[in-house]
Amino acid sequence: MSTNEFASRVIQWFERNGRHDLPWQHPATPYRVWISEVMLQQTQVTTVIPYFERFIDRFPDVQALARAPLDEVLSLWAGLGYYARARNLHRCARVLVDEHRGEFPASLEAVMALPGIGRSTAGAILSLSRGEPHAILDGNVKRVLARYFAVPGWPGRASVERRLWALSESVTPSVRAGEFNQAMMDLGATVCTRQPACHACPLEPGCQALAQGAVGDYPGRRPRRDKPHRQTTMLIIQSDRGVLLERRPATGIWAGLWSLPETDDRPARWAAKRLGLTLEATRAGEAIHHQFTHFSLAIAPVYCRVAGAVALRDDRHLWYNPGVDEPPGMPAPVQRLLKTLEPTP
DNA sequence: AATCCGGGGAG
DNA sequence: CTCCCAGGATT
Repeated sequence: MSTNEFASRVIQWFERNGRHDLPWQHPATPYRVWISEVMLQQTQVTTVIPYFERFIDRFPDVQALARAPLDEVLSLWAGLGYYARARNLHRCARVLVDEHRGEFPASLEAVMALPGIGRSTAGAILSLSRGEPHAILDGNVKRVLARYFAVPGWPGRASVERRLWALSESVTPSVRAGEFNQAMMDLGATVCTRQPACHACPLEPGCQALAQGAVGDYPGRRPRRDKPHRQTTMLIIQSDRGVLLERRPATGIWAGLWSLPETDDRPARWAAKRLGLTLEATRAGEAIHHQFTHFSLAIAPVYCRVAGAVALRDDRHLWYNPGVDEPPGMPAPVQRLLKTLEPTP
């Protein structure tokens, strides 16, 4: 099957069977495509859609995003994970406004130079919004290409990824590249899935993995490793003003988000030493478990109470009253822990 | 080149 | 439970 036929088949399939009603397709401006692409990095479409709607509603254009405080961006991002994406998004908006008149640059290289935008995202922005002929290589495209060309090995390995990039460039047409790229992603998301519907695939005739009877072997799996278990204690300290939150460091897990204080010390000692607060009562709660890609975390909550409306002078801490205050950006397990709390009168 | 970064959905 | 997902930055 020639390259031209490869693209023709994929685009023809797309016209009848592709997704044409995703929120970022109407209109598919560079700004909206950019936001959607970043949200879709390691997050699935159905999860992203409500986040995208809220985000665009609050930040309709790059100027609005650039003007906003980072904390507000993070709060709209909370729950999506990979919070460096939100920081980069915010930084990138400011670079675009300050150095590019609020517009995306014309060249692939210049777009790739922006914070949080790599080769695939840059190619997606320029092709999906402007129809420019750049290849992409996301998880869907990797799967389609690895199967069609029977590329062995785990795509996380540099040598395998290089091959896939070369193949993606070789099949990407110089006209209608935006439709082609959207079509490849749709094909990977709806047909060339873990249990693929090969009978419905426009590439069935030339697919090498299918010819081998080994579609399930492609792409190669990530090498296995065992997940370590970690454990921590979080303090749920309640006063008349609400629950005490602590801002996490700017780097590492949950960077910059508002979380619960963690300590291995006794809660009363920690509160006295760190905040000058006197705890009246403490009670251990039932642990919850949170799964990361590389480890699992058991969180043991300790419920504490302090008297009165206690002032905090430290800007790394705040009182948060669930159901009353606007929620700041909090990690998912913290949101889960606080969901059961009643608003403080 | 390998590792890190969150969370949810599917099987 | 395991695996995977519209990746990029960092080391």
